[in-house]
Amino acid sequence: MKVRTRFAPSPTGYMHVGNLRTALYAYLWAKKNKGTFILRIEDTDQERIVEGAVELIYHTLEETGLIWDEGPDKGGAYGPYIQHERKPIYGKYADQLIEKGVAYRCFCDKERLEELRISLQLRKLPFRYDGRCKKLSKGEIEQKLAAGEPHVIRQSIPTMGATTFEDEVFGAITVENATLDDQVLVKSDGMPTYNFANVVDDHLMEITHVIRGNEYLSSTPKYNLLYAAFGWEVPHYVHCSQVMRDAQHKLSKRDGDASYADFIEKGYLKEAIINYIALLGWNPGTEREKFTLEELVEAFDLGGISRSPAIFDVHKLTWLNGQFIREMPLEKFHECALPWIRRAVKREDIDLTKISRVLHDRTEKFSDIPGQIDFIDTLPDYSPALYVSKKMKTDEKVSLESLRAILSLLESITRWDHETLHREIFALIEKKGVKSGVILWPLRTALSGKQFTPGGGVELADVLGREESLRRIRVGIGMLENAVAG
RNA sequence: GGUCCCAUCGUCUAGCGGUUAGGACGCUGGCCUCUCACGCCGGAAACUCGGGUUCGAUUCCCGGUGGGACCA
Repeated sequence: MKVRTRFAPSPTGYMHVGNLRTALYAYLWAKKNKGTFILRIEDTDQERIVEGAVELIYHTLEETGLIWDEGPDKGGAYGPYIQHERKPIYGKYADQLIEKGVAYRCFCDKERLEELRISLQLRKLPFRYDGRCKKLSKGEIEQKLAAGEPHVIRQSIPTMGATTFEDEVFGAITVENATLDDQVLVKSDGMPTYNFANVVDDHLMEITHVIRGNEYLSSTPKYNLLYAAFGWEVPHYVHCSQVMRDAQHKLSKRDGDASYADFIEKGYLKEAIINYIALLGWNPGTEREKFTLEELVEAFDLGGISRSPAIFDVHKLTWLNGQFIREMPLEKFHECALPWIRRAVKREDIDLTKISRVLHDRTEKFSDIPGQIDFIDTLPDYSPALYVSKKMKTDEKVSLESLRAILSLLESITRWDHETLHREIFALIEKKGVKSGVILWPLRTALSGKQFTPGGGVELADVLGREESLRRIRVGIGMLENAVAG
C-alpha cells in the first residue's frame, strides 16, 4: 500500500509549534514509507480566513523542509487542494447520503434551535438536535424546498448501537451512538462543514493515514459512520496529543512564544525547532536526542507517539539550539551571527570574525549576542568595585598596579595580535610571579567594564585594537587612582 | 453538565509482573580555566490515591482524584 498523508491546516494566519509538529509527523510518516505528503487548505469556514495565512503556511513548511508532493500550488491528480474550490463536489456526496437515509434536510431556524438548547439546558441535558426534521414527509420537504426555505443537511446518527474505531496511538475506542449529535454536514449557504469536507476529501485524495490533533478524537466516530454509509475504506487514524503551554492550557495564539515565526525571529535554528518538536510527544526508542530531518525520517515510527499531552519547554529547545550552534563550522556560525553582532557593533575597524570566535561556544540562541558584546562600541560606566575579586586575588590597589604594568608593556609592544599579546602578557605574569588572574582580571575589567564577558583579557585586547585598548586601560588607571586615594 | 482520552523526577520521556525505576533539559556540587561560557565528573529529584488479581505490582483490572479534548 502506498502511504499518503496530508497536512490540512486552516489558514488562520498563525503557525504554532503544535501545528507544525502535526505537519512534521505526517511528513515523516509519508517519507519513511516512500509515500506522498499532501498539503490541503481547509478554508470552508470563510469567516476565519486571514489574509496572507496561506503564504505563511507555505513559507513555514518550505523553510523547515517539510516539502509537500501535492498541494494547491503544486497540483496533483487529486486536486483542487483548496477546500472552497471543491464546493461542488460535496453537494453530490451529501445528496447520496440523503438518498441512503443517513442524512436529512433540516429546516429548523435559529430560534427553534435556541429554544431546544434552553429546554435541554434546563433539564441539564447536553445539547443534541432532536431530529424533528428527520420526520418530515417527502411532501413537506418538497414544499419547503419549493418555498425556498433555508436549510442545512444533517447527519442521521443511529439511536442504537455503538461505533468503534481503531486509533494507531490510542487503540480501540468505542462510543455509544446515542451520545452522538446529528451534526450539520452542509451549511445553509451550501458550504460543507469541516467535519464533512474532511471525510470526503480524505477519501477522494486516498489518504491512508489521517495524522491530526487529538481534538478530533471525539468526532471520529461520526466520521466513521460516514465512511460506513458511503462504503468507503476507513483510513488509519493517528491522533496526536496536544502540545501544552502548561498543565492547564494548550498552546494558543495569545501565547506568542509558541509561534514558529517568533522563534526564528529570536534566533532559533529551524533544525533545532524541528528536532525539538519531533521529540515532544514521540520517542525514537533509543536514548538518542539529536536528529536532522533526514535522520528523523529514518527513525520515525508511529509506535513511538505518546498518548499524554506534552508541555512545551523552551529551556530544552534552547539547549538543543545551542547544540546545533556549537556543531556549526565557525564560518557558518559567523554568517548567522553577523546580523546580530551588527546590532551591537557599529564600529568599522573591528574584525568581527574574532568576535564570532569567542561567541561561538557562548551562544544558545542568536538573540543572546547583542547583550554579550554591548561593551565593544562603548565602554560602559562601571564601578571600581568591579576590580575586586577575591578569587582572582585582586582589589583596587592590586589592580592599579597591574594596569600600570600592563599599560607600559602594551605601549611598548610592536605587533598587536593575539599571539603576541598572549606571549607578552604571560611573560609579564611570570616575571611578576603572580597568579594570572592578578593581571588578567584587571585587564579584562578595564577593557570591558563588565563582570562577565565573552573572551578573556587577551582576546578582548585583540578585538578592540591597540588604540582603544590603551585608552580603556588609562581610563581604568584614572578611576583606580581616585578610588585608592579616596 | 454529557461523552471520550490521559496520568513515571519541576519538564520531555524509557519501562510493557521481579530493575539499585534508566536517559535528557533544568537545578546543584566539583574539575578545567584568563571572567563567563563550552567541556568533563558527581548530586538532589518521580511511579496520583484506594481497592483487587498475583508468590510478587510502576506495570494487569475496578473505583476515586487530577488534567485535557469534544459537544453545549
